[in-house]
Amino acid sequence: MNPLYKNLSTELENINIRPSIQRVAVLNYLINNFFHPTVDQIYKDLQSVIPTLSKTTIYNTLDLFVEAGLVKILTIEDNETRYDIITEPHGHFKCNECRTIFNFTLDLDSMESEELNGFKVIDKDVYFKGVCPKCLLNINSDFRKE
Amino acid sequence: MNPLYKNLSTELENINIRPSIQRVAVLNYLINNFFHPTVDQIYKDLQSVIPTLSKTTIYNTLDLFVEAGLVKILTIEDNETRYDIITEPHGHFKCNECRTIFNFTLDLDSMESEELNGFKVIDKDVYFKGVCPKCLLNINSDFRKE
DNA sequence: CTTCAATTTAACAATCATTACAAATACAAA
DNA sequence: TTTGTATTTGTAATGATTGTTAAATTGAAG
Repeated sequence: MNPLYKNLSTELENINIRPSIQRVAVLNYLINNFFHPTVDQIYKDLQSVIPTLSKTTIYNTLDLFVEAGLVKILTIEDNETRYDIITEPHGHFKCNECRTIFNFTLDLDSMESEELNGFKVIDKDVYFKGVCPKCLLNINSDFRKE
Repeated sequence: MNPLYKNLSTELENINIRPSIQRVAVLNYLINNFFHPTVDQIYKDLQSVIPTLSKTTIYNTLDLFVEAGLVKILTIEDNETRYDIITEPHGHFKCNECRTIFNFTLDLDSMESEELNGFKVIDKDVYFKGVCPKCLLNINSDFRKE
């Protein structure tokens, strides 16, 4: 077995998730693809690795990972659920043009409000939207052409 | 015509939206219901006012309002789109128990990151999740019963 | 290596929110 | 009133997600 996969296997075993081929593949995919993929992207890309793969399995696996606190659901856009391997807290920026989601570091701990005294805050999400540098260039050059 | 509705009509006319009965009703609903309703909630509540109302109209109207910058889509949860009348910038807290969404004031302008130099930031959203004071009480009393 | 029970996967059907579309209606200008 | 345009409605289509169930796989025990 690929030594990288071996590590992922033990990582899953440590949190009491049986390391099936599918689960290890999804975990490996998430670790190596920082672009916050949708279920469909994961499904399509992993089909070349596991031809019999079912979409339901992706959903089941991701649910399991979310439950275990390994993965976080991003709801930055209303029509597509995206998944994020949990590392340090960070903010997300989504480009309205190319739809890429970028991470950026942000001190979430310092974000507080007196109005939330008495509330138990479990989770904090910061979503920015706009246009990334690459697409800004394209938009400007399109404009020049007109 | 109700003088309140009259005001809403002119407000819509000012931004070049023809003030149909349905549109004014939706706007009125959003202004008087701060709980960030789903399409379904708006639809069900307004049926008593406009019996022939269609859900498509709610969608069309909200799309129009979003386009006009009157309303903002909240994507705090992945399976339900919620709508927010735009006032001053604020954060949102969603209670995982009762699913209510609370506003809280937050200085979004000061939230910046050097990593986003070169990015054009158009929109900022801050979503907190957890348990609201009321539900915290219920959870504690449930615990005592066991 | 076999057997058995439990877990996991895969395929398909069902659901639900949203969108697309066409016909009916309302509205404004002439 | 008539005509043309915008709006609403009802229904059908779409697409992501969930539910169900049987088959496949796994792991443990003998």
